[in-house]
Amino acid sequence: MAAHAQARKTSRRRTTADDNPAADHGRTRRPRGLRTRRAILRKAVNIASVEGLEGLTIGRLASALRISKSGLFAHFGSKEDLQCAVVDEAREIFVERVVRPAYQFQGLKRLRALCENWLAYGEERVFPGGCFFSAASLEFDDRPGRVREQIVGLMRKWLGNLEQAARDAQSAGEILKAADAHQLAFEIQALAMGANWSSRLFRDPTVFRSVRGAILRRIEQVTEAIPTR
Amino acid sequence: MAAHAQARKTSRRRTTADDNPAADHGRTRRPRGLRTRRAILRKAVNIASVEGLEGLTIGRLASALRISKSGLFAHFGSKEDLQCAVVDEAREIFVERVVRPAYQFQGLKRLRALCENWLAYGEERVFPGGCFFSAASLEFDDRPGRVREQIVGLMRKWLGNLEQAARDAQSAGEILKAADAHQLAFEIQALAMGANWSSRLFRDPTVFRSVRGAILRRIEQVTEAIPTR
DNA sequence: AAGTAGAACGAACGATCGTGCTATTGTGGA
DNA sequence: TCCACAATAGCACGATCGTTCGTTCTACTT
Repeated sequence: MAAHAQARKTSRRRTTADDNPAADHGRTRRPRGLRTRRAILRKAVNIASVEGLEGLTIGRLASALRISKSGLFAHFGSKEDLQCAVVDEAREIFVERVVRPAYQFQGLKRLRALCENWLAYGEERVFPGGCFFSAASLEFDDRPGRVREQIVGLMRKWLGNLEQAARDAQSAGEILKAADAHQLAFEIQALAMGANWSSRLFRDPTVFRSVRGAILRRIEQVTEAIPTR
Repeated sequence: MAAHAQARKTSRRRTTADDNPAADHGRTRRPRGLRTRRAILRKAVNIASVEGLEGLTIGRLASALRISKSGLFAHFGSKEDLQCAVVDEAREIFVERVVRPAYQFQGLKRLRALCENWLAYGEERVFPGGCFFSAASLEFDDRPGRVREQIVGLMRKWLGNLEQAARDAQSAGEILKAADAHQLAFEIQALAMGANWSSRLFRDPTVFRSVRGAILRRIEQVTEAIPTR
């Protein structure tokens, strides 16, 4: 019961390039073990997308990488730190795959690209266990802590991206002014998560086709009667 | 590695009233420990809706009920059996709360009642951790086994209920014949799960209001232009 | 009142969990 | 070339996991 507090005692490591500025004068001079860290996180993300963030175990992860448990553990101060790092690694992959490519477009085109990229991201199994964040959201929605807060932040930001793209499209006159951008963003997200859910649970990848149609129709509702083609 | 086969060896119990017919001549003459079993499952469903079906632990469950671990364990042959029983208990609650009350109506009214009851079920926190099946679906979509199959079956049946109600409404002329009942059912389910997701992750119960509107609008799309009011 | 079957218990098992120490290895800068 | 230190390994810890076993308690039948 007691004796559970104070755990972040020996969080050594991570004193490499941040508090010692001007040490990294080259370009990709990453201090050796950062490569290992990335390799760990790469594998960890894949495992976690299948087994869940809590089901991801340090022992299993270490043996999957043929690395000692303690050697792996030293890269992170605690399991919670590891989970946070895993979430952030997943975020990076997601941004690179879904968000960034859409930002070469503006307004309605950007909104459509965000949707299209998300569907491709789901369909192509970027994470072997399906959408990492859908799973993590539902796993951690009742678990207070830093991991939960991080996921909440990411999801807010993602929904904000969708909503802002819709608003920009409104400003550009591509979407009806009367439309509710917040609501539109939510419904798109719900349909996308539904696609992920159905494809994973029923092992039916064809659902992405019909959800693509559903999302496009939903967008059409707020663009129709606007002559801007 | 080896020595993992044969586990269902001592599955004693469950030889109470089934293979010995005519033993239960009274009415509620439930053989003593069935009451305990129900009490266990009741608590287990609540814990599992928060911690997940895998996070539900026999030890924690036992101590939450002030019961010995082994005494509890004897009611089920294995953890997998327990999980299956928990899923079925949740199904019973769900059916009683959402499905059954809607079946006093027909066609479009039934469809609307299914949606309305689901939203109330989510909003009123029938399970303290939110929709049990949303969480269980995403937790087990990558875990082969009996639990997964059971969840898949339940979800198919639920979607089938929605779809059939829509079809009946079509036969009754309440919904456009051209509408895709299967697609409609899916989109309703996606929106509902989205409501659950958002309400749990963002701790925002007001989302049920807007999702209610979204579902009603979606249904209106396939009913409008039909004079049957 | 004795007999009996089922329900619950206590203790223990091997495994694995997250975490902490200490020692060994490897490597980049002098 | 050697040194300092980062990176990794080894080992052990207390706790808890699912599971098993033998015993005790309870309640019903005869």
